[in-house]
Amino acid sequence: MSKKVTIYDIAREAGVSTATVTRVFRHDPHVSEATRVKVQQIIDAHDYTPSLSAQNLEGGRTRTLALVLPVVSNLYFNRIFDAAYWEAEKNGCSVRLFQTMENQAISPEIVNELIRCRMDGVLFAGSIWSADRDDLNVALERLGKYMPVATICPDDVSLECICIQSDLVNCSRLPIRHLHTLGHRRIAFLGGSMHSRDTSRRGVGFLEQLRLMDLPDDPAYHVDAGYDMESGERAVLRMLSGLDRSRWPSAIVTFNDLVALGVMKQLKKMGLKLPDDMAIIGCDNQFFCAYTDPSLTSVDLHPEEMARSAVRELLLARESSSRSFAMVREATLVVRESCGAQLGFRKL
Amino acid sequence: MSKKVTIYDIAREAGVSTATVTRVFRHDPHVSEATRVKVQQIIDAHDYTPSLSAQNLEGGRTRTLALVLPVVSNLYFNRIFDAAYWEAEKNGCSVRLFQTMENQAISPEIVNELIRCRMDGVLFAGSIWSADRDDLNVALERLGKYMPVATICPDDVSLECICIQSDLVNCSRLPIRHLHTLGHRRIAFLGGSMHSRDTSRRGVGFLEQLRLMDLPDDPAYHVDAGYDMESGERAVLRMLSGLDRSRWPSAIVTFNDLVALGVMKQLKKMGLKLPDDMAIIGCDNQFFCAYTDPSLTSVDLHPEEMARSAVRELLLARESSSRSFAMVREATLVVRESCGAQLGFRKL
DNA sequence: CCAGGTCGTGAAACCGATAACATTCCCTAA
DNA sequence: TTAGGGAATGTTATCGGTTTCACGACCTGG
Repeated sequence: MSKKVTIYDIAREAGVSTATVTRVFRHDPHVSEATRVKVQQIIDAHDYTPSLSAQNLEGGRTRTLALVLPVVSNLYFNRIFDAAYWEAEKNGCSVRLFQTMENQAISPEIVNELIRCRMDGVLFAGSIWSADRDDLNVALERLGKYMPVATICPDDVSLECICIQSDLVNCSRLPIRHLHTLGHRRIAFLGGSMHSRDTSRRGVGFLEQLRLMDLPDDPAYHVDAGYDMESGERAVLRMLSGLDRSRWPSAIVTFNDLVALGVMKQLKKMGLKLPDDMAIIGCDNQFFCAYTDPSLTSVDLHPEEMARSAVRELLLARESSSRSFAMVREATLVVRESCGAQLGFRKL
Repeated sequence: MSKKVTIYDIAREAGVSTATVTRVFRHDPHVSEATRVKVQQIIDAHDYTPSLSAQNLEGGRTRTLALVLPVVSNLYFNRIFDAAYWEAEKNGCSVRLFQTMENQAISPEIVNELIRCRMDGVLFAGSIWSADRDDLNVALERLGKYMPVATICPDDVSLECICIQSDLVNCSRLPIRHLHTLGHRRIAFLGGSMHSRDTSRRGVGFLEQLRLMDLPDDPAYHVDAGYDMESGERAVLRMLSGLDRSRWPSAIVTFNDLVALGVMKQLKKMGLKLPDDMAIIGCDNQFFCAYTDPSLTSVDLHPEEMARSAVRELLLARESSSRSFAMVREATLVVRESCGAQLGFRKL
């Protein structure tokens, strides 16, 4: 690597002070044309660019937001990251990603790291779903002393931060109502892990909806099914093989589209015709939903919009000192073939 | 935000010099136990963490690698990012992502930004596929003056950097050979855009393989099909409707699994049974391949391994001054239902 | 008894920028 | 003629650390 050229080198060679070099860079009008040209030439000749580290140190900010989530390779978080990235970019900021893996609690190590990096703000997505509420609030409060904090989370209980909530009410209500309209009465929920606040809230919301519509809330219709395809396959097999065929549900709602993918594979393996023998509704409206066979009806929580809102609020919070804030982006249902909507009403 | 506490605050309060505080932090043995304890107490009491910006400035390095790619939400790049992230993490480094979108050339702006950030190394994946070779080498050479450069790219022509090559030879050979073994003779390729070096090389490689095996290399069997599902749908429709049914291929190889998804949807819409009426082989071995109907045979280029190798070599290159390096990770074929392997040999 | 070494610690330079403040120069109006 | 003002530029403190080097205290061996 070649010796790095600094602002001092430029200043010396141009016969001016470093202040003037900075002015040229900043397009400060208080520089004579002659000086500007001369300095610019030296800058160009040396391919000089001011060091970001030095600027950060001097400026006391990094123009970088942290995004903490379990894994980016998960499609849902993927979309959050992408949206946050561009929203930050639009505002001259960058996003630094922290992956916590299966560890869904917010560890002291990661808090330390965030502080060390002097981020301009931090957005938590998913990585706090299973954290103990008290631990979580302690961690958020500590972080809050150093930077604005935002979360994309399922909680309706307000945390001490910018809180962008998933619309879990409609996430349960929309598919059930739609299936009900289509004539379904026995509806099952295959979802997540009961260790996660998100999932358990979804499970609770699901049961509430069933009762609200006077539908059977058989506990056998509510199975712990993880988050991925393999889990979906196993869960649906477990559920159905434990039930007399007469008690089988006529429709299944899943925690997400990956689980739905597994469920569909397993059902086909069992010789069922979809959606005639079983209706399916997933969640997240992933890119592949239009390309499954049958195409998959799915709830869209609009993670991109939540991420963009969170980033905007974080950037705003750098200036103002408003600490707390909450909003919900309403979920929507995207109807495709897997729920049997095309088949019209029917009695089961 | 609370006033930031610096090393000076700690030093003053502990009645020592900043040098000693640093020593305590670094677990330098040349500190008396009494001093160590006293300083550590003050550090803990104030929740002090040294500023990364200051450390970076002083140290002259950032312990951060740049990863430049078109979009992370693309599943292929997604996996590259994830693998690079953990490999860097394992070595005490972080990865900063730069997305170039559709702009596959390497712009001077991004080069400037990389230099400004004083990255410890940069890995290009995909974002350079369509760049003009000369422009590319100029940019890489300029960057090379500041940091080690690596690429994950389809080129067999050695670039002036660490060059991790995709195994495009086998990427063409494996599916064709497999299909040939199964009895297929008329094999089509739906792939990418001819503006990309990667795609055009794959197209060329495909034709070469066909000729090598004495199979018809009808130009009608080679269609520009973009990179996503919609493109796949349209491309296969365009290809088949332009051909008399007697000249239809019996198998289709696609640029990637997304295109394959679109192709399968379109073929089903046309009433074909898969894989009986048409065999399909995709590329990338994405997570959903086992869950399509029929499940999708696919080539795996092992992007994760390539990313990990690239990161390792970049980190190594920080120390040594070895500039150029090349390696290939051999591609493999993952056989599932869509190619009809289960159906045994047949004559078409 | 003293040269020489080790240990713990502090002073100060340095990393590469920015920005507040100071200075110089020149022009204009009283 | 000169005070005053503005434009162009320089001086210097500062951001928050790390590191080199020097120094004093204490110990040890000749």
